[in-house]
Amino acid sequence: MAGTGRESSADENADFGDLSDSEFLDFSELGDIEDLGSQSSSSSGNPRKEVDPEGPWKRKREADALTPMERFHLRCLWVSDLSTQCWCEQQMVYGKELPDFQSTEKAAVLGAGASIHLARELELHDLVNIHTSTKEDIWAVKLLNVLSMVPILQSGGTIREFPVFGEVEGVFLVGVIDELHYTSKGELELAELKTRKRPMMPLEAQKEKDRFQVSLYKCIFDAMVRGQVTPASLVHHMKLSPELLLGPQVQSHAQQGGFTVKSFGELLELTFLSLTLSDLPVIDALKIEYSHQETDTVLGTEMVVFEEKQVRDKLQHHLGYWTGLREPHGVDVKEAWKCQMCDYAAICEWRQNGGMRTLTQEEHAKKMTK
DNA sequence: ATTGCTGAAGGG
Repeated sequence: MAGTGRESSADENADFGDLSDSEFLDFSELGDIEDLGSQSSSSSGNPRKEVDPEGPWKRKREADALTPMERFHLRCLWVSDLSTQCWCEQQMVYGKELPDFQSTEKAAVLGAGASIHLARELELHDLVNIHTSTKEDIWAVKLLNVLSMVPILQSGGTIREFPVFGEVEGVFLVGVIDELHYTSKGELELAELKTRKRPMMPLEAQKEKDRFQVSLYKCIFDAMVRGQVTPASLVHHMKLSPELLLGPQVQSHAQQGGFTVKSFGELLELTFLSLTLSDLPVIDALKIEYSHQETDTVLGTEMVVFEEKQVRDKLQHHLGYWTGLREPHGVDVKEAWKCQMCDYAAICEWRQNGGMRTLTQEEHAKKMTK
């Protein structure tokens, strides 16, 4: 089911190249959006955005008028972006602006984590590549993954890479839950695996970011099973066309799963019914497991207490940047240590403009008035 | 379309 590979990234999956597109796997993802892939990867380090046919003035003015959601052409936000934002908002912004900037060391650690996650996913299901040619097809594959996993969950099984999506605090969020299973007490538990380069538990700042991430997953998942994520909401936010016919590979994959659908809207309605009529519980427990990449040793486990008010307040604060209510902020001076391992430290405006100094001045001023 | 455009997470 939950597919990952695009055809164009087959080299990354070379280790698993012998896996069969078996019947197990009910559905999987994705297609060959080759033009997209080559667009983003061909600009190796050299931004084409410096070309400025309109001249700098106009462009600058336009950029100022746009919210970041508009400027980055976003219809939704990713949970992973919000959790990166929790680490350092300014760094997250640089990541969006200069995506090819990151160091190879960092990429290697991320890659190691990604391949461990892929191996675990493959323990539970195979992946199948499905050709997609429209955004409706891409969403259809996601919906088919949901449709294939709901019955497993309903019968007490374990699932990995469950797609979640829905409006929270006015913005459409999209993410993928690592694992859902039931505990011995019969509680539905979300399990998030975090692999680490060094064999030690993370600092508090890292844990806080991870807690925020899994808490967001719970918000979205719960909204989905409660029927609060409606077909109309998805269609509206993602600007999809329900009447559009699904591509042949998507239709045939749906058929293999027992769903006869022709249009995107039919599949969407079916998924909504499955989510809301299967009597799935909301998530009862949130668990994060930290493990050492090289030795696969568990370093420790954190149970997260879900505090809805705090999570929603924090989300609202983060969204303030995205919706243009406020400028991006870098880290506070207390957390300047984060800059030591940041790929953007050398070009960071927050640091250059003394954003941290400004903060301490503000704090100082506060003190004086007391 | 004076526009179009998006795999999420990956770890510190």
